[in-house]
Amino acid sequence: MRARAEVRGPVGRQKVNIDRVFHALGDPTRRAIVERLSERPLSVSLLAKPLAITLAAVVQHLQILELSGLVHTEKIGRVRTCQIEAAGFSVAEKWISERRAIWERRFDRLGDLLAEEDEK
Amino acid sequence: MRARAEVRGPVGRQKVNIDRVFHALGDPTRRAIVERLSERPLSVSLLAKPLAITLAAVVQHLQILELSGLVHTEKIGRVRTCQIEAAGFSVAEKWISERRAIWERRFDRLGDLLAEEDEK
DNA sequence: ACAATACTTAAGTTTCTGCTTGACAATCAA
DNA sequence: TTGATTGTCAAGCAGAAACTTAAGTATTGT
Repeated sequence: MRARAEVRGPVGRQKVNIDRVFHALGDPTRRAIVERLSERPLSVSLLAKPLAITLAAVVQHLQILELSGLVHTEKIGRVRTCQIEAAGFSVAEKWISERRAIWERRFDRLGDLLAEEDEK
Repeated sequence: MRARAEVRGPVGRQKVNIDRVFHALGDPTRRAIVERLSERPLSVSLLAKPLAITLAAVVQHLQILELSGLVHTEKIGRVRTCQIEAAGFSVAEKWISERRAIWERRFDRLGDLLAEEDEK
């Protein structure tokens, strides 16, 4: 019988959440995984190959990445294929650009107040 | 005698580094600090006031934020004033947008291959 | 059917983090 | 000078995080 695609577990796709996204990106191994996946989708074992950790550890990282909405995976037959998902990235980008917007707006309002202070 | 501005320690401004930036942003308390600082510069104790942790803990977070290049601080007299620094943000934004560029380019190359697959 | 492949899961270990406490230093105000 | 304010530093601790090992399941190739 032809194996059918299956999305992980009873949970399905998790709602994206800032805490989870930044926590996920906080680990260098997970960022390395994301970097590879942005080049092309990969199976779990291919992902694991260049990493100096066990397959089990990679699987654990993938669970975190998936819950954070940075990666989507689906298992077909015995191989789980992983790929980048936009949602997590959007959340991170949005948070950063919002902060930037706020302090740049403030900068504009004040002009170069610090310089004036120094010259006094 | 008039107190003079002093940049923290013998280290001075640290070179910005992706690991440090994302690690710093990985903690929710530190993000909260960054959020407040993007509104306005604040002293350490003002920063600590709404947080349910000790001043000492806040100082520790600030050290991490400063080493990561997300925050700049300087002490004048007995009060250390903290403000957002652009460098750390740029590094984070750059990393994210580079990933996005890579997988969006790939998406373009492939067209809607998945859809074709499904229709087969 | 049998072996190999590709994960999955649980449990245990080690290392790292975030936080607290407590003692201390420097600055400012009265 | 004295006391209050503002921050600094070091030690220690509990819980979280990242790994490992070991055993198990499902799928596929021969």
